[in-house]
Amino acid sequence: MEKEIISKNFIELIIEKDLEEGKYETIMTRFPPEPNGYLHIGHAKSILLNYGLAKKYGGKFNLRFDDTNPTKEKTEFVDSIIEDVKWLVEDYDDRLFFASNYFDAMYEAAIKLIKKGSAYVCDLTAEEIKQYRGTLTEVGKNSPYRDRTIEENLKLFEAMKNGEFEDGKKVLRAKIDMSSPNINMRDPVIYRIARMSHHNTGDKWCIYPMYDYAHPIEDAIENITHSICTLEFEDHRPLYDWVVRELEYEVPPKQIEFAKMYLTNVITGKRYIKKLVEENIVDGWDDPRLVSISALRRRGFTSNSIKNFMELVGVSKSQSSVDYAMLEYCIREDLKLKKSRMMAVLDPIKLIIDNYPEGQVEYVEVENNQENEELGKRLVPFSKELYIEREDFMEEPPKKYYRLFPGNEVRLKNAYFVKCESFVKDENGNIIEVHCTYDPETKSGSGFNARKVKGTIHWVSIEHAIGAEVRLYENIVDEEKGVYNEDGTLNLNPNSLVIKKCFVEPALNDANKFDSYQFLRHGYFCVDSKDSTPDDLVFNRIVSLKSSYKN
RNA sequence: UGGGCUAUCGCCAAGCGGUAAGGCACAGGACUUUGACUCCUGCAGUCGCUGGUUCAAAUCCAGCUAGCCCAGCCA
Repeated sequence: MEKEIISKNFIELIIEKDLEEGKYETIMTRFPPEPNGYLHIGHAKSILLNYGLAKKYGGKFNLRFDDTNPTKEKTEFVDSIIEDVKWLVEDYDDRLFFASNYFDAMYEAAIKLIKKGSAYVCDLTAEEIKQYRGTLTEVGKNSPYRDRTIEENLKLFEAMKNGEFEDGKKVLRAKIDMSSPNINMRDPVIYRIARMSHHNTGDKWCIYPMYDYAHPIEDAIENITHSICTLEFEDHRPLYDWVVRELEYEVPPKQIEFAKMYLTNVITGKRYIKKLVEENIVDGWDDPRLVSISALRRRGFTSNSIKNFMELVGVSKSQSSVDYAMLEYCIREDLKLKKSRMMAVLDPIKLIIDNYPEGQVEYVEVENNQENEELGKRLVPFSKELYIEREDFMEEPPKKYYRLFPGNEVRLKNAYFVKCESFVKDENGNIIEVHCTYDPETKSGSGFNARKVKGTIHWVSIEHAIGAEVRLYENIVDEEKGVYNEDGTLNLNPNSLVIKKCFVEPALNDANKFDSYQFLRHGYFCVDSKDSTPDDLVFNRIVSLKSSYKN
């Protein structure tokens, strides 16, 4: 797919200006997740943005776990995050870091702040700190502990580290300005006492640094030049800059904010996804109806399609909600020329070719993808009794219907013209068999052009077909009624997953796991990487084709 | 007058004082061994609103309006 990105985004402009002015030598970016859940499509934007920037400007990209709050963090999540980042960034070169490895440096930095008189130990309770902080419209007031001596602060902070105080009894605060209109600057807490076991450092520490203090230090230690985060941190930038300045880093990292990406009609809220998982409405965090990275991967999205999607979406500072159709476009576009086009009948009825010899089998040669010869050819068995799609036959066709109906002739894809002669109904009036005759002269590739047909349909030989299961995914929420009900609950779509038995070409019996195909007129399908076994093929629909047939 | 940010087509998004790129979606047409794909064509007299500066404003200035974010010892 040719993507012509004619314009640069605002972050690229900033970086180029910084480079021109000689502010930085090598560009360093990072993706700093807290390991407290699974990554979703929104994180993918941040990963790909940061990685893409580093790559574009010859710099480096770090994956750094921002693991400063052990209560929410688990190694299960760090493992899944690493897996997802590696999948998304194919040449990710293992630059893996943990904020928790910098706890010593952060502690030393705190001592430096105390010595400069820029931080103090405060004995106020959490509730009191909140009251002293003031409100959005009223300034705060100074803590009575604000003017402790440096010596006292040093002694107290060390005692905090040594576990001499109970959890929550004391905090270390930055001494900034209690009357700042920016609440983040009203002497923010930078260290807290909390006895919790850390997945990396175990019980070594009983004091843990807060995000606003830790993050700029992490960036500075890793020589991050551009620390890219989302819009809600704009108000924190003055504090970020304060920390960097007070600690006197010679090459200060710079925080840049961009707008989070939202996708229409999908659930990205952890609270909601958790509920769906817990109530077994979906089958885990990687259920293909979700937009977690692992779900998209299992569903059959390629990392390349997600990359292209992010380039298409762009980067800006205005809150936006991207149409899901754009993601679908990207995966269609990515697979179109790369994957074989196979025949699968999802809703079968029998088609019997009355004048075709009983017991005869012909192997017809088929191009795997007519638009890409490199994909080669395969042989598909053809015989007297076939399955065709129920919707490809109509007893009484509407206008402009040019598939099969009594008296009409169509092409069986890659095989012969067949003419419908009759059909059989069961006692309930349902059509169970269609009978036709074929014209041997019309075989595909024979060059026959004495007459033309308007319609071509796909088929599969009953004797040779493989039974498989297909899962057709729709949105998990009801788009028509809106995602959320008035009471805040999700408006679930009862038909978000439809499971069907279908028949596929025998070639698909050899389907490799993770592989995907275009099923003619049904869209793109992926062999389910989780549920499929060689004896039991399960296909997930990635995206359906557009259909402009209207009746 | 708490502070910060945002506002260009249904959805993204360029534009950075010289007369509204592009993509998705949508609509029409051509082509077709699937109605897909491909290819054409159409789709903002106007840039949240109101004033001002200018020969010239989406772009500069002023005032307004709307939306989002902030009062964790979360990130």
